[in-house]
Amino acid sequence: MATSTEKPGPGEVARHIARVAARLFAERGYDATSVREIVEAAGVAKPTLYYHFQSKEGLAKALIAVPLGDLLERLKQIVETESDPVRCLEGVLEAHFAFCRDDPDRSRFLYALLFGPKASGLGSNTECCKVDLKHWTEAAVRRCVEAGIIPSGRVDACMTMCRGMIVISTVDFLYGDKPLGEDRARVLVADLLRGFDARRERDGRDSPL
Amino acid sequence: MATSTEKPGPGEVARHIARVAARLFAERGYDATSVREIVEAAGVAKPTLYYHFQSKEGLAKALIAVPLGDLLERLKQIVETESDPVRCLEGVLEAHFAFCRDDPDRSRFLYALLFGPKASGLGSNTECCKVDLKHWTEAAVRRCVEAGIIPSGRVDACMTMCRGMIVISTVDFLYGDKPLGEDRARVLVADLLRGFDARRERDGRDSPL
DNA sequence: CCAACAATACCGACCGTTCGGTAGCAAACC
DNA sequence: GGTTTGCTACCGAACGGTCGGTATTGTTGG
Repeated sequence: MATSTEKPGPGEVARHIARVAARLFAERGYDATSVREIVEAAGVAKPTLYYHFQSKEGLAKALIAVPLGDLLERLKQIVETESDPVRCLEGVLEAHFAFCRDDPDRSRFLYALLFGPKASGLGSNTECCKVDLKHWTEAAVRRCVEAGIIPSGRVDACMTMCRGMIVISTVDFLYGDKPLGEDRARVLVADLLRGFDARRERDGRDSPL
Repeated sequence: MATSTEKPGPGEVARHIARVAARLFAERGYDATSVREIVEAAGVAKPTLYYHFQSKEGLAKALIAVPLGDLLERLKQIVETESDPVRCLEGVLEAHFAFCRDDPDRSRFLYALLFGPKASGLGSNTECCKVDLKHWTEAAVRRCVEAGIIPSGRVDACMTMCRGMIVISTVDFLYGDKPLGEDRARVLVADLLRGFDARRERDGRDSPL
């Protein structure tokens, strides 16, 4: 393997192939990236890729299935264990942001799938995950409704805002070189709750937050 | 041409090919859609497509360049002629929504490009448009800042919210069968300015809006 | 006469995948 | 202790197919 001078440990070749594939899928897209390009960039032969992943599609699925499952588990844990509703909503946003910081190339690849065509080979795989991701965001918003922080008639509007904050913050981080600091979630939720009307603020009547 | 019983007028074959291509690009993605599939679905011969569009890439660019140019012109017009700052921001959102209502397939294709890989064949074409789209949104937000409606220190946060509202509303319309009524922009801007903190509202001190 | 189409065939390049194989190593057997 | 066997992890070469695109020849309505 051209890029390592030591004998790799068990599974390291597979992980190396996966990392290179994530980067190329993020840069060019799944369909526009050939197996030839992946194996050349990884410094292995084609049969090696097929030995580990069975197919090109199997490789792509391996890249996203496990991490997405982990994210969903994390979101479920936050919604079900955080007792303060506002912190719960902050935690959901932060879990998304941590997912992106953890592996930006994987996140670029995943975002392209989430916003791309549904009939493509990989499109249907992300559909159920998208529903689940939305579900946990809504669960966090409903925690705030139950606590009387957000009016019950404004769940859909609040959902739109929250999902929008997640998407734009991550896209600006992935493609726009904007930072995604660990206080970002807290600041955004505070902004959301308090609104942007400066005329109200001049009355000196801010939110109790 | 298999799909029309009348002889088409001048340019109609080109428009027909373009519509069919937009639908297939929206459904499957640009790279996963072959020229053979496009001409078969359109009921024309391959040389006909090349007669009108020079290349597959030329066809794809034709699908988005003119409409995007029109959208940018429309946004510029709104920001430069609407005198009320809040209506200006509403107008910017509504222009995006009208663009989506006008041709959902083209919008699905465009959104996949905007959120997809930058190094792909079409990725670089949307980069400068994305910058321009963002510019006009920011211009509308700054109109509100100049009018004292939004605090000057919160432009970035407000931008994130506005872009998020645009993206989620259009994605829900394109893929989620949510409505995108003509009052949607007004309602979202009102929601944004007023915030979501119900505890504040119980004090009976809403925004003057 | 020519723009705007068509059918048919074909091109070089590349696609995802499989074939038939080798190298290194550990365990079992004599 | 040496040989044989079996396994894992890789390989070069090639398969059967599709890709985007072009060439040739033809038709037809304005």
